[in-house]
Amino acid sequence: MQGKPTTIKEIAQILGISVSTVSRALHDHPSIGLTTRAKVKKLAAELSYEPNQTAIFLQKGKTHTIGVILPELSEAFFSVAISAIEDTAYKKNYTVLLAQSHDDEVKEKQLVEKMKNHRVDGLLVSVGKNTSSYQHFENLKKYNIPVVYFDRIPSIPNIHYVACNMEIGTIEAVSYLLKKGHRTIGMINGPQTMVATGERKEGYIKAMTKNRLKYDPSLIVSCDLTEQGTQKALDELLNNKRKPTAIVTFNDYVALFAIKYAQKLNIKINKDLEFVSYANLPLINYMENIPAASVEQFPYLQGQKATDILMDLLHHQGAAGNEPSAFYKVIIESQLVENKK
Amino acid sequence: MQGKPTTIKEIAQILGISVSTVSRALHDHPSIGLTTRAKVKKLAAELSYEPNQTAIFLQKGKTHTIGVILPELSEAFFSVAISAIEDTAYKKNYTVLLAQSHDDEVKEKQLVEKMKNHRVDGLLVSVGKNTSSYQHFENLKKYNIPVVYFDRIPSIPNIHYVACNMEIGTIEAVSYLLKKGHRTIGMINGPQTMVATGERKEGYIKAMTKNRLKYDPSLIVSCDLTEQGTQKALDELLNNKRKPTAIVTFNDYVALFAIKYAQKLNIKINKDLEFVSYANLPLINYMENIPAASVEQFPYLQGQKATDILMDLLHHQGAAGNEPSAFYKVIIESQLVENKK
DNA sequence: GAATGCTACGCAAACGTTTGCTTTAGCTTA
DNA sequence: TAAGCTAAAGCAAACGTTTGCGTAGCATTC
Repeated sequence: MQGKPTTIKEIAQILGISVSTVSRALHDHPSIGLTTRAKVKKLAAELSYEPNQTAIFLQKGKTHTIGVILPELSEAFFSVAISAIEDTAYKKNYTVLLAQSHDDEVKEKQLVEKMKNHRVDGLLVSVGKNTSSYQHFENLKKYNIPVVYFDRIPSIPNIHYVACNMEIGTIEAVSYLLKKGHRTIGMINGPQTMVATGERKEGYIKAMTKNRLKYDPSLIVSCDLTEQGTQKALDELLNNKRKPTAIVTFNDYVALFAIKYAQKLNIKINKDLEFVSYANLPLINYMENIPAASVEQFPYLQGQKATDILMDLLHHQGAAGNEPSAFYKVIIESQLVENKK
Repeated sequence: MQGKPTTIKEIAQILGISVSTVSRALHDHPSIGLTTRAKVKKLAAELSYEPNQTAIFLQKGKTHTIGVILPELSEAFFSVAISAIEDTAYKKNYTVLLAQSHDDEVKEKQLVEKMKNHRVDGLLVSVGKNTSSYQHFENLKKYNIPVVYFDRIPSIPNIHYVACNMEIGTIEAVSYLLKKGHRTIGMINGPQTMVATGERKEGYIKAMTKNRLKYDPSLIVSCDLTEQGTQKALDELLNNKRKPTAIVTFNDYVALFAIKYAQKLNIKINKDLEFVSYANLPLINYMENIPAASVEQFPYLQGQKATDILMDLLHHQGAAGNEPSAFYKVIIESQLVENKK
């Protein structure tokens, strides 16, 4: 009962039949008689036989495993996403091989190699923020390993991805503030390099023009997302000749830094100065002074969709070797949610 | 260049030598001539040969993969722990197979099966809070799959584990409050069923007696860790005939619920009522009113140590089949850290 | 009564490696 | 010159499955 697991071979030997019969019996193959089938199953159960997946993997050339590479496991957004990925993969009987790049391009490349060696059936990727070349991912096409990008997606053609469009959410956010009577709305935006920064800016401008208001560039300041950077950005906005009565911040972290700092300046949150933010982190639930609303980016949904797409790719790529002519490009519209306290 | 990956066989055929020679050449086996070795390596590089791990797994009976089962990936504590596990495993060239139980004992059992079928070399587990039987884990011993438990460990003998001892941290926490002049210290503890609840209580009592103070049982109330439960618990403490001036809460979440509620009651945090808590979540950094100090439980360290132990077990279990006579029982002492704002 | 069909099963190759043992050739040594 | 040695390489089994094909045995058909 201890030591090595039972094999199909042993069952065959004990029963005096061939391995192929045992294999087929266990899979309910029609060409196996009912009595033999029963005998095999009975013995298999007694010996608590478990198929050796590694052998099956080798035989089938499929591992029923998907690789996931993302920047930072301990970040709230990604930990929720990976949770979704695992849940979804589990339902489809896939297993998740996990790795984090720590936003290091070199490590990211090594991880791709490793995933390839492990013969994962497919890959889910959120690229590191410093990654400049995507060749290491593109190489996987040669091996018929489909890649689905999510959230942090590369700006190259012919890829599958699911991402969140910040523009709509931003329009909603700004409109929300306008509806509440604000006329001077500031924005603490992210670094110019990020795609998401541009989307937020566009949304801001569109919301203003849609409401026939003039767009004042001095009301959008960028920030490096650190606590100091946020304070500097807030100072800049508060000293603007048109002092904003509401501020849209790049994400919840920035919002909380700003709120903390504003309180120190004796500003009444959501009275003197109202905040709207992105992400809608769970920590919001535990806090007193929080943004009035957040633009939700649906990490769980993103992870789920990305996994679904990968599954679909895996099951319908029948004819191998040929690049798909169509690509999944799923955009999840961000959405403003009011934060109830 | 596209389609199927290169195999050792193809290399052998092209070079007109045998597969075994190729295999050995690639591994720098001494009995292969320098010229052949060079030729093989050259061609392997040209064809960008990558060993098929699944074949190696089958052959060696080892997968160089460790399974990780934990309750909830999206919880801060576990996401940090898994991050540590991945980092540590990566350094030792192991890969991480990830799964979450959602605190569901049935799913936990299925996951163990799955891990076994995947032939993981070892398993890292933080058990679900509803798990009552540990047989599914113990069964793995038969298959020589070592299990290392961390953080949420079962109370059974003969297991390897790393956990955090709350008692010392609690003594520190209470002592810290005593030193600050508090004499009536309340505690919002967890459910009676949890081991951690007991440890906290013990620590509390020891700290009091050490300081020659009487232990008043009415100052410790238990709570189900929800927001409502926390409010009820706080009410109870505030209505106690000896009204506490400081409170130790079961974890940061409970602390934040309590703080939020206390503020609503117009209590000045850390003035009228001081808080000390456990966990030291990162979200603390973003907040205004936070516990004065927290008992750190070192999730990263726990994950790291657990992985190290598993690695050690994997490399030194030479003689198979025999249960180890010694068990790793690593206790990380929790430690009070003051929260600087 | 021979051809046909079907049922139930076995044989053996294949998946890509690793590795113990054997073989070959060339060389040294007595 | 024959025996012995060594270096270099090949053979084949093994890891545990799956699966195409072959083949018994038996019943059916005309």
